[in-house]
Amino acid sequence: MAGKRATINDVASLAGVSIATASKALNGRQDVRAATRERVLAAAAELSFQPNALARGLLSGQTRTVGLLTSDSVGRFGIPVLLGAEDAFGAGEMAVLLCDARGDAIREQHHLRALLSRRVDGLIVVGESTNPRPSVSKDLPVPVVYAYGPSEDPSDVSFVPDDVGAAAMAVNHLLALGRRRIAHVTGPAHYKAARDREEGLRRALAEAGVQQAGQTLSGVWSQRWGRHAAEMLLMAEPEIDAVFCGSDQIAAGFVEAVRERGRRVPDDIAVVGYDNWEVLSTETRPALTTVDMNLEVLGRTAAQHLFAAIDGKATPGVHTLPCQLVIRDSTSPPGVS
Amino acid sequence: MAGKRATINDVASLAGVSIATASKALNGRQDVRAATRERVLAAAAELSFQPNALARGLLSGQTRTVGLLTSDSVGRFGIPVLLGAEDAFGAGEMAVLLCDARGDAIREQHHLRALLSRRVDGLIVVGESTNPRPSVSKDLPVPVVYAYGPSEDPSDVSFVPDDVGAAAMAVNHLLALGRRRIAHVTGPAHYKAARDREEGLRRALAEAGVQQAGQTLSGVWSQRWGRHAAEMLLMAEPEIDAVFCGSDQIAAGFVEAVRERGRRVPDDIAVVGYDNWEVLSTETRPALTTVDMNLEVLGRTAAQHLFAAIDGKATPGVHTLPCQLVIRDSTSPPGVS
DNA sequence: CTCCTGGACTTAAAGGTTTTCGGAAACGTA
DNA sequence: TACGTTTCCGAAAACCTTTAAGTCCAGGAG
Repeated sequence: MAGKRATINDVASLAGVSIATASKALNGRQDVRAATRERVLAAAAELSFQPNALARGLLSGQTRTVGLLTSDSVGRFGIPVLLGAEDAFGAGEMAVLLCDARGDAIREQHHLRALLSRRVDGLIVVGESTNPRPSVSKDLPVPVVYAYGPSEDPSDVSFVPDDVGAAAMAVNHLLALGRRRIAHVTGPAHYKAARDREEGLRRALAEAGVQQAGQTLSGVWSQRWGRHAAEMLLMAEPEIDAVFCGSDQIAAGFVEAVRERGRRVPDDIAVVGYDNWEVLSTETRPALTTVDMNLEVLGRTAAQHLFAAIDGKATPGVHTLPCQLVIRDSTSPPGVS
Repeated sequence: MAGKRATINDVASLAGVSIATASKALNGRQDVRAATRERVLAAAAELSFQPNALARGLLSGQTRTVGLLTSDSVGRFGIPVLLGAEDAFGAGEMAVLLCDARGDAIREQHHLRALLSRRVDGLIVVGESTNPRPSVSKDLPVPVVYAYGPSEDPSDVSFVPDDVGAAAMAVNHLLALGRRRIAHVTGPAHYKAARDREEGLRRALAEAGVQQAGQTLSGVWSQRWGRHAAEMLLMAEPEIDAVFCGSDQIAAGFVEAVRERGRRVPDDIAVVGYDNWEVLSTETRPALTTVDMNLEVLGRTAAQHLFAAIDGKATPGVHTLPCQLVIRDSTSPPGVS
């Protein structure tokens, strides 16, 4: 820990100029002779001067800092969004103030005040699920962008993955492989994600004129449930040739149970997961075809739109971003692999 | 987005007092009559006044903000540490500026400058592995605490999990169950974590006068390697009755392969994992006994010690924090479960 | 010679808050 | 009345930087 930090005053004294000249020299402005600029720069380097962002922010009204308010950082989904956002900011000169409300509205309000008091230029709110969440933006002096979990208020700016479209894409992939007895195993119905993905399935099947094999099985987002569902399904609908699972956890459990029963994936039953959670999707046997929600892209996009909003060009509404089908061995056509 | 923000000046005018009095009233200082304080507080509430932290910080030299510098947020380990730290700070009035260097020294230097320029009160550096990393603290004007990945410089303050002790604890648990043919499957030897855990195993075995079953098998941190190692081990050392795995990923693969070969866990072979990564450890069959490194506690502890360092009471050295053995069914004694 | 132009630099204000110190009023005592 | 004490409040400085406005001087044009 070194001593007191150098101010522009020290730099100016050392260079033998006024602080105004020092400031201009350091900021690359005109009106300063080359030789003088040299002297100032040398002085700054010698003192390892770093401009005080507080003073600068106080004057300019811009802190080049944004707040990242998350409801549940532990969740699988907040992190990639956060990273994408941090990535977009890091490219410039922005910094990110991170706050985790732990799903508590009081704590969220508290953090909000703290962020506002620190004069952040903008705010990203990232949800723990795609369920719409109460707006936080009423009468806020800074722009807000919602990522993953959209705001209930449609005049806010929200970015969400296109779960419906992605599910349809996944099911179309199964249909293209010639599968016609397609079942669906997913998580709790109070998750909008579960409902949206089922909706996508329904649309794709309807468009192809194919009946869903059995009822949608709603459980929880776990391997255990995936295994259990597989056992039920193999009993109740033994003729199924494909399953679309609402998450990779479910899919991982599903393929495990199928394998154990002596049925083959993908030859007998093709399986598609969701999330592309690599610790699961690439480590099952066979590796899972799955939907990647491109969450880092989503986070980055949200950050970029926050920039735009800070510059006054907001884009209200709920924007859905495309997902991507990652094809692996759990849906290989017969003969391949 | 509302209009201009209220300053203490506006509050003072509205309350009919000077800004000095307003400041005193708002900060709960003496020297202000109860009635006057009421007026000021009412005015502040009406204008929804929030003190400008920049101005305050400029004056006091304290920003009540710390920097969190991580090398690899995506990693399994940085996140809980980060959460623990955020937790410790959130309890007070601290805020966290998050920076991810993506393992790039240049970028780290860049972020460091940005944080210093923003006048953070302190810094937490969290590593992506327990391998010691270059110190960042030379001649920094603020205190630094390292979490998970310690600094190479022993005069810095570092907090790391007690891998050696935890491994010994895990192996002692196996020994207490009567197991005597204990094998070890772990990750790449260039990870200090792998070497430390093996060291713990060795100590526990030596103390009990028991020989390790076969050589330590070093591979990668994946289920695939765990399965592969299990197959090798069941061939080469068919009489083993326990395995200590260097990670839950390896252990998950291991129990899967063992189960598939028709051997029973824990009756024939007891298995202990490492990390308590719940998506794996609680979802295998049987659920894994595993080491929990208490990373959130570690993060919280690091944050608390950073506070102490900010207050001038630093505690140099590498501090190892105890881990915890979470006992589940993969090591149940015969007859139980 | 005077006036103007432009370059190079300095002065001073502004931004919002806290804090120190001094001032004023009210009251009691001599 | 003169003086001291207490209580409450206000003026102003300080934190550090940027920038608008001003100063000074040299040199060129009229």
